[in-house]
Amino acid sequence: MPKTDSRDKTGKPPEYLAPVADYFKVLSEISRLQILSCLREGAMNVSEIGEATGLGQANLSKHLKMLTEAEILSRNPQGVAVYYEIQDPMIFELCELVCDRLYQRMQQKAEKFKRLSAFSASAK
Amino acid sequence: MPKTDSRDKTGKPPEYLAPVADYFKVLSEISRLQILSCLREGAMNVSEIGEATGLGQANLSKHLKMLTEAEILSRNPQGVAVYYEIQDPMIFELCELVCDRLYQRMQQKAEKFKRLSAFSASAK
DNA sequence: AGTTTATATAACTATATAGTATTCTAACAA
DNA sequence: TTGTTAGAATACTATATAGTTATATAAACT
Repeated sequence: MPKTDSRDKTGKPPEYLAPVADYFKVLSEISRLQILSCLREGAMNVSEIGEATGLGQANLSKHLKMLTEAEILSRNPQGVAVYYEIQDPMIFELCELVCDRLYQRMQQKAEKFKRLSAFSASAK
Repeated sequence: MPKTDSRDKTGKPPEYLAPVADYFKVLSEISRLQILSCLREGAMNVSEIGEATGLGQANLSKHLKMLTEAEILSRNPQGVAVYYEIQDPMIFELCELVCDRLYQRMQQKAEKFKRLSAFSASAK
């Protein structure tokens, strides 16, 4: 079986899932979500992002590089400063979908707890 | 500044991004995407998933646990076998959004290449 | 030229986790 | 009971990466 094109029982080689996994991986760190969150308001340079997020300079620089290589941010040097901005707003769709779902779940659990907990006033 | 509720300049404490990051992290591994992919057709037990994906038993078991704890899969023991199935189809929405976008980008790059490459027949 | 400032890069450490080998548990069968 | 099979849990290794410190580059100003 060739390693470069192995297939599972669906006939789809799992390597083709790698770009998808990599994309999700970029969104799977708090620091990067923080960066994206503060760029919702518009372009910012590195220093500004650093102030807003509290991330260290070198660390921030690495995260910005990752986000840029994933084509989520665009990089725009202006003199000595470098401005970054959201290039693909789809990430916010993704984040909203996940956020909303997590919120739904919490609410469902709260309601279930209210209905079933022995000492609730509403458990008549 | 309290560590349990630090705030960036937006006034939003970054800890609240953790559940979102964790959710994306679950989707950021090829093996887990493989599992989800083959469960699209319906419930399967662990052995079947193992055969379909080629993942080792212990490894597979860990991934299934993660996916279940993330409430993406549901776990249903039937005798000695344990069946897993998709509990939250939202993941497929997420994957489709990402897949479609990655495809779009590839196509755009291909077109750009065609338009700009020096030796293209269509570069008249 | 030299100096300062903004960002990037390199080297390093510490932690997290994917994969594997092994052991454990529980259901069913003989 | 004993044996067998399916799945989970534990222990371990190897790799990846987040964060940090230190250094490099490059633009703007003296």
